Amino acid sequence: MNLHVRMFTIGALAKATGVTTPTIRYYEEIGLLPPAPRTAGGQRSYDADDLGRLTFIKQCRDFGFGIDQVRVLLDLSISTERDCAETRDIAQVHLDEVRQRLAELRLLERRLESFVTRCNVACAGGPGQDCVIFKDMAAPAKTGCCGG
Amino acid sequence: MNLHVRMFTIGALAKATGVTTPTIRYYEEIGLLPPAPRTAGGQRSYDADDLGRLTFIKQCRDFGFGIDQVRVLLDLSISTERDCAETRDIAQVHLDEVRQRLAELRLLERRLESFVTRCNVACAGGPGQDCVIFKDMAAPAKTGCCGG
DNA sequence: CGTACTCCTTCAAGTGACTTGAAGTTCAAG
DNA sequence: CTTGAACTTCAAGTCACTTGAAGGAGTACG
Repeated sequence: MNLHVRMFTIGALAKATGVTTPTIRYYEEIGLLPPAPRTAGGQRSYDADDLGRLTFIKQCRDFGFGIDQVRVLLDLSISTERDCAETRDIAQVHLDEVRQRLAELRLLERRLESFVTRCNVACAGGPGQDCVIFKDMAAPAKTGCCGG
Repeated sequence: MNLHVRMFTIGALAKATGVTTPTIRYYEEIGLLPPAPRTAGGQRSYDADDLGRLTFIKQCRDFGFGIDQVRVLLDLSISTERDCAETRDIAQVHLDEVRQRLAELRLLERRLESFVTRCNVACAGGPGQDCVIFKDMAAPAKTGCCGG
């Protein structure tokens, strides 16, 4: 066994994971990462375990999980006693949210598309005041403005 | 002409537009709405112009435009001199962003879906540690994990 | 006229998940 | 030994509000 475990600086860890250095410090501050041991000069030093943990965190964040969800997932990922179904449930809830958001964005896309197209056709180059976009904006919300 | 223009309280304006009262005060504070005239008792009072302006702002926000974009759109919506094409360009840029976000979310949806499905098939009910979700999370990001 | 009740007022702080900036220290290379 | 990048802490800024506390205004009823 090698006593010289390979250690890296916060900058190296940042490069390896794609998480910025202030964000790594922030994760330590809020307890997502354990307090890093320090070199003689007071700089943080990290090992392979930290790399694994931060990689996991980064993946979760990229999947859109919130910090508190990441906390739970970290616990679950280590536990031998707790049930995998918990993890699946968290992912399922998140998936439902993503689908909800997708539906909203798809509607939004159609509405914006309709604006741009109609502006080009109906009032291109005219004074701002007369733009068709503003006709729609000034009236109270109608949900069915463009076949959504 | 009626000298008694119909005025409403901040609460009535809130109900009419769907914007909460603290948010209306916030909009005044940041200059999206002009400072409202006050009653003898110091309460804000609003008229039909305010209703129109706030309705416009609400619509823009629902379309996902940021506050600074709403500022520009408000200017354009009043201007007789500036070109409608400016408005269309702002909407087009926003539409591009929405489409970008849609693409990301669609990928995310497929990845989450794959997790949930595989977890159900491969490790349902097992210890958290062994869940297939964590196999994916622990390794550095591979973009092509599920045909995305 | 009193009182109960809702709605209004201001101001400060909290939210999420960081980012940015200032001022100073440590480390590796030349 | 000097240069310069990378590190340190702490505070404040970001976005678009939301929440809470403490107190005043407006209105309906008896």
